[in-house]
Amino acid sequence: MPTALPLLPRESDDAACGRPAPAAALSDTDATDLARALKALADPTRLRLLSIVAASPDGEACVCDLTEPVGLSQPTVSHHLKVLTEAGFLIRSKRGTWAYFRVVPGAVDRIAALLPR
Amino acid sequence: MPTALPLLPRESDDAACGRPAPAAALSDTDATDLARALKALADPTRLRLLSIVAASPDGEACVCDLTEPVGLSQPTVSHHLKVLTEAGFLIRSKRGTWAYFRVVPGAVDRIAALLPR
DNA sequence: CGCCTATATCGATGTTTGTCAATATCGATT
DNA sequence: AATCGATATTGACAAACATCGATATAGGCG
Repeated sequence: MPTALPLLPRESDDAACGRPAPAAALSDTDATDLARALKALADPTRLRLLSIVAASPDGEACVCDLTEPVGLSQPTVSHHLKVLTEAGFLIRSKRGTWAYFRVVPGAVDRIAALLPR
Repeated sequence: MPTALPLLPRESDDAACGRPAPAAALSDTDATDLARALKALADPTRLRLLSIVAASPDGEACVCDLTEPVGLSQPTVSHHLKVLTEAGFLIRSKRGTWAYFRVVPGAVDRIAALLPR
């Protein structure tokens, strides 16, 4: 071990003019929460689903619209949509037999803003 | 398994004045690549490691400095650092017996910029 | 050389995860 | 009520993953 290295969230210099900007280290619970949200995003199918819903003309899409583009079974798509919804990235509204999904505005951005830099 | 998959990126309206901004859906390979990068981030331990390195006074930290803060065994920490390095978020430089890790500038931001909104 | 220290790799293990087929639920329509 | 169509849930299974102990590698130092 080179030096002592206390390793606690530091904020000794508030306006240091160096480039990388010294942010404080994530707390244990913050890291856990962030990881949980990122896990919901860290799947190619879910990213595609999210982007398809985001790119939909009316801002929403139903399961029947999403099954074919991703090329997976209906239960699997339903499962992924549930994961994204429970993580707060989508909202579900059922109209008749169909379930429509919309992107929660700003949800992804809020998570992205928490990433260490 | 990846079937035909039409789903072409749409760009019907380039400057629609609605609010949510209509971005094109992610391609299959883009989604896979993004998911791979996000998987590297989507772990509480790796997020903590990354943030600790980022918050380190000299912008770098060695494994011996990182083992204790995250409370895991040395092989486990070494493994997580390898994952982060192979994903392009950290760079490793060995000096003597020690391996120092630095954050790759802008790497996280580039990934964050690819997220669907 | 021989030892110590720091890090990486290996092998094993328990857990999580993505997927599907089968089935259940629930609304609409006849 | 009987049925159909869209979606959700369940159960099962294989693959991926996080973790550890043991071991290997390799640099520094006596």
